[in-house]
Amino acid sequence: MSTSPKPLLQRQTVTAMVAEYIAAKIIGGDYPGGHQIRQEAIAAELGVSRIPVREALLQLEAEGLVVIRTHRGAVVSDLSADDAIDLFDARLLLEPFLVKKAIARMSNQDIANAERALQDYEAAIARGDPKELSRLNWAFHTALLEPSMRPRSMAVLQTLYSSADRYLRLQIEPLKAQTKALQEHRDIFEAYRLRDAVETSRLLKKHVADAAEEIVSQLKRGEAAV
Amino acid sequence: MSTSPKPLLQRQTVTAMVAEYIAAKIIGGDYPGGHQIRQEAIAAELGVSRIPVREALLQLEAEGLVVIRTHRGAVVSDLSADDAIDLFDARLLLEPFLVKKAIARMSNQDIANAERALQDYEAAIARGDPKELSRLNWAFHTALLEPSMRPRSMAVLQTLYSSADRYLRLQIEPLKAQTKALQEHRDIFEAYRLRDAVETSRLLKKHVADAAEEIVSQLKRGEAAV
DNA sequence: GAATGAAATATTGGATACGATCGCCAGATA
DNA sequence: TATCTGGCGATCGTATCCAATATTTCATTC
Repeated sequence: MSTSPKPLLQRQTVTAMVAEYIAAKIIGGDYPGGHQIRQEAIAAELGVSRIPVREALLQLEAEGLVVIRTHRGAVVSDLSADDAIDLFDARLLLEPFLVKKAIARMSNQDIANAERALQDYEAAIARGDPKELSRLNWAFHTALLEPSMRPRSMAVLQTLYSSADRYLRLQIEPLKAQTKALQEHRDIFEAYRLRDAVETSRLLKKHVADAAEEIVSQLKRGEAAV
Repeated sequence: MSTSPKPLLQRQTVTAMVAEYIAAKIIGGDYPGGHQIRQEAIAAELGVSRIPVREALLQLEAEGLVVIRTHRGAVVSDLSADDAIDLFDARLLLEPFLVKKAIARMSNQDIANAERALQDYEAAIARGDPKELSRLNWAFHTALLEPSMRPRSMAVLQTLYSSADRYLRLQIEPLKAQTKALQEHRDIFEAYRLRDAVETSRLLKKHVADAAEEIVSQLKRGEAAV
């Protein structure tokens, strides 16, 4: 999952491309919470028919980025502090649990994979493309959890992360937060490498909780301002 | 969610009906794990076009009941002991957590709702329709969690439950298990009514864990037999 | 002037038709 | 004989067209 085989000639389905397009718009903030997504408009914009747009929206609904109501179309789901708390609490339960399971069964190869993911993330900070940074950040997290062999839980985490990604953009941008996150990633990996399940889990939990707290307080300020 | 408003004139979309149809087939065991679902076949069977079938399959994929691979169609996801462990572990993390949150903010109305759900479940045992029983069992669980006001976590639990429903049928059928489950439900509700968060959480966890253990051991016997 | 109800418009849901891709197997080739 | 290539059939992915539903507009009534 983290290190996909990367087919040289990558042939995507139109539906997948549309889904990526819309997701990027939402995560990037171009479509704010509450924004109505008109199938026709997207279809015309991208020069495709409405069918792949509809199917893309269905996928995005599963990821929690939009809400679809019958005959009323898709609306970008709102971005509230309560919502963020909801998402992050669930993540805080699952991720530390999974990393313990992962450490219990991981091989040296898995450690190497995580290390590579960490290095990729590190290298990307210098370039500073937020989209890429978010992707590599998550790649590191999944690399840690991958050996747990829990595809269902991982899928759940994936959707939680997709929804939370919009929030993370608030927090991942400031340089100070980036260097803090990097240091935490390094600490987590160090404990991981030593197969210290308890410590890794603890650090990971704190890492996620800190980010969550930062984001929630930022959102609450925003909501109060409105 | 638990006590849906039950619209008098119930107008469903074709996609939703198809999704229900396929889900019932899967949960009921008519489509076993690994079974290929042909869009055309379903469409012909129900007298609809392939479009709603496709969209139904997309939803079922989000619920984890099927896996879709590009140009290769949908396959009913396998039913393994590992998979069940994966699903139930995630549930065991989320559900006790949510019930604590629920108790912290619930009203007397919420307690009444849970009590009604318990009574409905109780009444259904006599009739013994497994599909109805499964539905009401879950309705009771969601009634307990509803006051937590955590829609995202609830949605996750919903998908976990949908996937696990197939397994639960193994365990929910025997009469002995039913009476045990009912007693546990009563105990849970009693602690819930008294707003004893710790005890409710503990009982709920044990309730789910017992069911999980039963199912996993049954699956392992099955796998060993093959 | 506000509320109600009915046509008009916009938007989504679904059906049919066509094009793209995959898996299999016969036949060619080494 | 074993392997590779190319074609065939089956199945999925997408476009175009039609139907059903929701929303808006506007006339009508109290």
